[in-house]
Amino acid sequence: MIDIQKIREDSKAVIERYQVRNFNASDLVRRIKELDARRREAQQELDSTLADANATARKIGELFKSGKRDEAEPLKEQSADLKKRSKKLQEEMDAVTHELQELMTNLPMLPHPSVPAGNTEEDNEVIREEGEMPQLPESAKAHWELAARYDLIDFAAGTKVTGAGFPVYKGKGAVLQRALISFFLEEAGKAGYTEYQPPLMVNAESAYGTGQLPDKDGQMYHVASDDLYLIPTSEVPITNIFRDTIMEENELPVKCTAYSVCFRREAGSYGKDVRGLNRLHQFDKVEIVQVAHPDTSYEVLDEMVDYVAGLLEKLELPFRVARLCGGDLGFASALTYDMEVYSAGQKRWLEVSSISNFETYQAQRMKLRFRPAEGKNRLAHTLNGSALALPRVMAALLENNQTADGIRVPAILHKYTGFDMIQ
RNA sequence: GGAGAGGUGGCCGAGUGGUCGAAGGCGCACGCCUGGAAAGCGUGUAUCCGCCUAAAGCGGAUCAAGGGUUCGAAUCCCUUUCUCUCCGCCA
Repeated sequence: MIDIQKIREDSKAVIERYQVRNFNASDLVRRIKELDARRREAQQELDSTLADANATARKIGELFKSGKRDEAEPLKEQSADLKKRSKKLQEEMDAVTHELQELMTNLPMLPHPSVPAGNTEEDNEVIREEGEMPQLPESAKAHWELAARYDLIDFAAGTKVTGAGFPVYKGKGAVLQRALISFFLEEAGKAGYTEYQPPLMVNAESAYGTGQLPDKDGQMYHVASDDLYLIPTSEVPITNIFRDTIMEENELPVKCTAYSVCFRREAGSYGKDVRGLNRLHQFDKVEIVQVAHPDTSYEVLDEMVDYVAGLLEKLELPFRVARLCGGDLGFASALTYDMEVYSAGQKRWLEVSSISNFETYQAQRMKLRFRPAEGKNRLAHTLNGSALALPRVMAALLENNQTADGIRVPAILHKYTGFDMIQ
């Protein structure tokens, strides 16, 4: 949710900025402005009515105490009237507030000035490209073929046991997966992130706090009997740890990392994009989350991008970093960098990380604030990124390192896997 | 799942119808004291909204949440929810 103050101050600028997202906010903003004005009017009226009622009640109390009960009788009537009126005003105000709130949640985060305009992926701005592209023969295989050949992943078994999109990792495939998790967590620890193991299900308040609800309702698995949601990413439970808190300024930034299984319904996905490990309903991910001071949150964002780039370098994977254009930007994000690795068997770029600064979007919803040295409490900024999502990293590792003798395991992982070749 | 107890400020804890946003203590901050520290003394110490862009000031709301009784509710009633204890079940 954006700060309504921005709309009060300069609604034109707000509407203009939204155009980067191709989001026409003019009607919405106009109605918000109206409602906001009405709300404040209503509150003033309500407050003064309540003030009268309070004063009257106090007077009655005094009269009772001094034994002048009969004098209190007319005041009682007056008080009853005031009560009736304030009740009505309260209802009006609640209605307006509720509507205003609802409209506000329909506004996406304001994009950062550096966000390029545009509609689709095509308009994303590649700002960095690193690593050596693997030179493979024409006969190079996609990871699902390699997985079958070396018995690393049993897609059919997963389909039988659960359904499509729930792969079964096996043997060295399972070990490699575990090795990657250990590697990512250990690196995050070295970089100052505190490791967490969060719940894999969250309640509706948490899903609302990070913005999964109400916007992306259909994307999460919902356990109806207990009204809980399977997490689509550990961002949700981790960030919500800080919901409804006021931190001390010197506690910022808070750096958290967590490994978790992630569940996504991916309703509507189909086709070649979903082959193999490319898109799953259940996958593993190590996430990094930071709660940052608003004055330095973009430095934090850069730091996170550099950190993830470092991981990819260590894994010897060629990658590129793209700044998402307005049309591709998530609802809650002010600025997002996507990290993609080149997967040589499929000859395509695979997104393995998405690193975003949500500024106050989540903080506003979850009332995550801090106490500055001077002045009023301020909303913190929240950021997060994958570091990294496992399946596509796995896909790229398998594809890029295939040789006639088997699949080579990058040196950095040897101490976690205990083997250096998959044969 | 069954039985009982209870949710008050950063924490502990008092408060059973009026002047209670709430005693007292702890913690924390600042000041005094000290060679320095501890102790001691003093002062301050919740959040949100509005008047007002801000400070001061004023008004409103908040004692788990929602509703009710009453002129007036932290206090009485109802519902929901959470926590704790005992029993049952169980990784």
